[in-house]
Order: sequence, then C-alpha cells, then structure tokens
Amino acid sequence: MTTDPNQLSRRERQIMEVIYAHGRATAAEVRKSLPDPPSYSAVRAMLRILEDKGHLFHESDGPRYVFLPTTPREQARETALRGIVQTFFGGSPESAVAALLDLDDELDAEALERLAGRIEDARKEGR
Amino acid sequence: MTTDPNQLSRRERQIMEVIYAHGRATAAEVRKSLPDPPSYSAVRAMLRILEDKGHLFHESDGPRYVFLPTTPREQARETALRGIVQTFFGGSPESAVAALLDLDDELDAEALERLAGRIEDARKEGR
DNA sequence: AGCATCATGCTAGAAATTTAGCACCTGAAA
DNA sequence: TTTCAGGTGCTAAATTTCTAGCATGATGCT
Repeated sequence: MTTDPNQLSRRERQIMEVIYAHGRATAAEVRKSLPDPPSYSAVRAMLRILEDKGHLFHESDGPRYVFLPTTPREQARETALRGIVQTFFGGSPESAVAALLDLDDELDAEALERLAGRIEDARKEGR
Repeated sequence: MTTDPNQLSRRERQIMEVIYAHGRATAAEVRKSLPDPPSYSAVRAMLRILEDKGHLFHESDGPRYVFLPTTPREQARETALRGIVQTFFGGSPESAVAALLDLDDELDAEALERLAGRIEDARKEGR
C-alpha cells in the first residue's frame, strides 16, 4: 500500500518502471529508455523530484549518479501483480496464471515442467 | 501496443482501471471507486476527455451514460501482463507465474489442481 | 402542471506536471 | 595548465492535468 504507482504522475511512473526494469540506472540511461524522451535536463529534474518524494535514492558512480528504487523490487512486484489481478482478473490469481500460460508460446517445455513441479510442491505443502 | 496505459495521466489511468475492473460503469460509480474522489463534475469531465481520446465510449442506460472501454478487456489484460513481465520479471513469464503462485495462499487446492491440468495440456499440445 | 432530482455539456481557473536554460563543478586529455 | 566533455543544482515558464461551477434537459412523483 505504501507504494501505489497510481499516485505517480505519468512521467514519474514511466521513470520508475525504467528503473525497476534496469534495477539501477543513470539519468542518461533512464532518458534513453523513456518513451518520447524529453530533454536530459527534464529527466534529471524528475529524478530529483522522485528522490524528494522518497521513491528513489542515488549512489555515486564516479562522477555521476546511479538511481535505485527505495522500495525493493520484490515488494513493487507484488503490488503490481495484486493490482493487475484485481483490475483485470476479478481478484483471481488463478485466472492471471492461466492468462500468463497462454500469453504466447513463450513458455518452453522446460519452463512448463518447472512450473508443474512448483504447483506440485504447493499442493503437497499447502493443505 | 495500441493501448499503452503509460501514456495516460494519473487520473485517466485511475479511471480506466476502475472501468476495467467493473467492466462498465456510470460516472457516479466511477467516482465512488476512485481514490481521493474529486467532484462529480470533475469525474465527468475526465470521462469526456477519455472518450475524446478514444479510450472509452458510452451507451445510454435510461437517462444516464454507462461507460465502456474501447479496447477489449482481454487485450488490455495482455498488454498489462506483458508490461509487468517486462519491467518486473526480466521478460520471463515463468517467473511471473511463480510469483503469482506464492503471492499469498490465495490459491486453494482446487485452483492448484486446475492449473496443474492446464499446464499438462500445454505440455502435451505445445511442443 | 409543477417541482425536485439527477443527469449532461461546457467553460474558466487553479494546481500540478513537465520542460528547458543557465551557472557551476569535476575529471581527463592535450 | 588549459580546455573540453559531461556531470550536477536550481529556477522560471509553458503545458497539461484536474477541478469546480453554471446552464440546461430529461425523468418521475404529488
């Protein structure tokens, strides 16, 4: 709940996504991965704002800044998943999984096997 | 690709999510489900804008309008899933499925069984 | 018919976002 | 050492988003 990406503005969100996708990124990298890239200066201003708001922090990599998300990737993931499940799958994670399974044919045989194993584990242990 | 929720402004996105969650909704309903609900008037203005931009359309339910998304739920779903997989799971749907599986213990025994079945199907048929 | 209720369309303004520009600093190369 | 490239901080301003208010039309009730 702490991290509701829906409270972010358009650019802010785009930037957060880039940073989550990369794990960490400099201003220049962020700019490069941004749709309709604005000026370098604009990106930096946004980064500063996100940092003020507490969504990011930076480390120094030599002369430049590298930005990282404040809330850990895993937590952001979870929030994101819950959101999607809620708005697009009526709150049913099962449906979401199903949709992922036939998203494309991006899942090869090995992946399917690993997933089958996981489900097996869950069934045993769960209840 | 057609429907990139990232191009939407904060409110626009919030509203689209409400509408996708509900399937269809009147201005009043949208307002009720909105975080930090603004004035009724403001919601209607936003709905009009979204309609102008082509993200929504409306039907008449008696005296009032019911708003529906232009791009079908399934497609929006897919876009959303791909987005998350991309930014949070390094492009691996498998990881996403795994994360969903132990999201909570929201998946009961029957659900797990059904999913196991689905995976089995995919394995047989797939390749 | 008259009235209250609830809907819509539209417009203007406030508030927030998004952007660019300028001034300065630092490291590396000539 | 000087110069250049590429980084930063900050501020002002354009643009967009967001909101409220007012005028109007339909519906239903007494």
